[in-house]
Amino acid sequence: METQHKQVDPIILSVALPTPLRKTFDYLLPEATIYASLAEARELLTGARVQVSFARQTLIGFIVNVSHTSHFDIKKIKNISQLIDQQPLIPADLLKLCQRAANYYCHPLGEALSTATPALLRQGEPSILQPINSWKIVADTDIKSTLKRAPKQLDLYLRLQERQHWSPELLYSESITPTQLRSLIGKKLVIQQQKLPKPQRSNPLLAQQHHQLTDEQSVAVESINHSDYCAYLLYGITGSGKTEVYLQAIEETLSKHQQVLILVPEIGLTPQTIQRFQARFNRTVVAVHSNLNDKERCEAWLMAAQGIADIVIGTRSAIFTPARNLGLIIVDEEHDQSFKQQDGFRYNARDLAVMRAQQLNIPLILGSATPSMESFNNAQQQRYKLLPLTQRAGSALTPSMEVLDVCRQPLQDGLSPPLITAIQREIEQGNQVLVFLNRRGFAPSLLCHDCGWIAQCPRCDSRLTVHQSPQHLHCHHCDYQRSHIHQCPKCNSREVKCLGQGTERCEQALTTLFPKTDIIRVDRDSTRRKNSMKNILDNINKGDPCILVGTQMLAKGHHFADVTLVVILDADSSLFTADFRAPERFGQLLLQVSGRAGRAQKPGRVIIQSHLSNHPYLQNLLQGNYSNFLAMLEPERKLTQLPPYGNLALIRSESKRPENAAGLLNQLREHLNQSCAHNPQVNLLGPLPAPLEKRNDRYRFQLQINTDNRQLRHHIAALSIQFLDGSVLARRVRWSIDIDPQDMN
DNA sequence: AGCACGCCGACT
DNA sequence: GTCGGCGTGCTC
Repeated sequence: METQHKQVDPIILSVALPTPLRKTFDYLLPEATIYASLAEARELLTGARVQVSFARQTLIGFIVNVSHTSHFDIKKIKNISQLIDQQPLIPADLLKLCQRAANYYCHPLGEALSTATPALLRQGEPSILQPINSWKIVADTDIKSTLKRAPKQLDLYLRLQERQHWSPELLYSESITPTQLRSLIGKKLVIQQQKLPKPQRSNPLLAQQHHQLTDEQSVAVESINHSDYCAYLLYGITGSGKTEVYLQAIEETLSKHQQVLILVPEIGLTPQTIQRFQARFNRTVVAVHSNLNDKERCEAWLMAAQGIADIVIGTRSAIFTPARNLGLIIVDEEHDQSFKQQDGFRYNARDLAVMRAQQLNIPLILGSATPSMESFNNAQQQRYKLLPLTQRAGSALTPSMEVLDVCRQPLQDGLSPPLITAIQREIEQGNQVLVFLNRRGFAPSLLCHDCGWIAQCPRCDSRLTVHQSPQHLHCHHCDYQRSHIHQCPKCNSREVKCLGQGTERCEQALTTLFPKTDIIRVDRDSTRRKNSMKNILDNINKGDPCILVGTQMLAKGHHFADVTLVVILDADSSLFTADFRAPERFGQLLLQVSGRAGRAQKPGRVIIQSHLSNHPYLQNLLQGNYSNFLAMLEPERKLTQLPPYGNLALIRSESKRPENAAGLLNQLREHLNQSCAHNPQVNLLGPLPAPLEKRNDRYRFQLQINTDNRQLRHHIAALSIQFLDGSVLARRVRWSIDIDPQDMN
């Protein structure tokens, strides 16, 4: 039936735009007649992109609602300038997740949708998968003579020969760049083809066989219910084989023709990780990592959206990857801080994973050897199902841990004599040693020995870190850099000394002590160049005796089969941080680092250097029972009503003028005092200066909201935003609200 | 946020 | 005389 003779009601689109304004904007759709009904229009338009004029700019936004009415004056509503998609780009379930997330984190929906979408799509690129390249090897029986003048090319050819066809992902996982193939393509030894990505459903055969499961692993695998929502906390000590449990759960999901989404910490997404999943399943694995360019990122997103990718593995932002038929979400190392975005849209991907799994009614696995107190508590409260793995799989032995009391010991660049002896012994036996020191640079401060002057950052309330190669002073908070200072600017003395230890200094000291041994430093500075991390890891995995010196980077996710001794140099510094989560983090880090030792046949040993060898936290951790450690932290959290026993929100402000930053929060505090006066459930703390009051020439303050009730916190957060949005002072102050803050700085 | 408008100070 | 500092208003 034709409907065009009827007077059609105008179609009004609510559009979420990338602006900090916390509302949607209504526009008219001129070609309303092409839709048979409002329901059909809604179906085809919700989640589609539109281009609109907005104030004096042209923006691209997402349609989030379709109706015949508007709260806005209908005469003032503009037409959209262009409808970009003929069908939703953001599928309904993902849109709903973004809406719930925007609401929970009190963030404008338009900006939330922007973080959920690859840059190219945000800019209006058509949502079409471009044909992708693949490479086919041309057989040459006499390749050795064909390429006898080109050993590198021959080498590459022989590597490529192992598989006949190569996809971009496969090349990436083998660290081959398409550019490297150019010469082989020129010689017609490799043919580059273009084809549309196509699902590889045909062959579910596993390339690799299952491992023999331990009893605990079997119990875990069998407990996972694949037909309904449930959050599982897979609590497995390092080496207990969490990955094997993931793999078997994934296999089950794939066999039902459903997709799997795997979130890993920022640092954990290496070619090896990707390869592991590719080797096990003959399926399309798509990785979303920070080295992707805009085009690759867009491609991965679309492949997942169209159901071409069976497995999506990515970091934080991958939680927003669309999927046609998602059947399982896995969050590996769920305690890791990198799942929380620290600026802009401050979401926690782990918590959104729970939300998404709930919404889709699918299982979710949160895995960690050292779960966060939040997740552990959720398991205790039966909100999550606990799947413990307490035994190391295979023959690997649990490392022994000991504290080395360094009080009154003569320290050589932070190393005590017994420690040096211990390192020496391991090296002599042909083993590898890992020295963990969570400070990069040469020394954390520069001090005048004559007058006590200390090199400060001119922009921050912090000290400058001394770096040796190249020699300069560097602020790790604002990136300020300057040349080294050899003469005290206050008293002109030349007795300027480096104070404290960083990884560079430790590396130098060890080089002097063990001149014949390879010392390999692993920190942000030594791995800055592309591929240098991979080179370092390859070098370590050769298994030759060496000493690794490094920061956090070494603690996470890597397997060093030949490391038999792990040394923690500066245990004390992390014990005294203001953040209430510092002890929890310390415990997690300590156990994660120790988990690097003795993973293969060789037994591992962990030595913790400390001036506080009797500290109860340390003593507790020595027993190697993380649950006991968490139990020890519980009472204080309960008493202070901090997470997981309370709900936090943090309102931050910063300005070049301290009185503005503090003033705004003072006004807010007063406002809140009035509107939720004397509510004993609400605890307001502050405004207080932030732990680093001045940073990058801005003065920072914060107001902490703590309640025993989530709804109440949301209510107060909403009140605060309402106040701040209407405040004139707020125009001159940068402010932000952080729901469930992870880092209180 | 972006962008434009409007109003005062020190420069070619 | 103008260039440009930033205060203020607006966005369907």
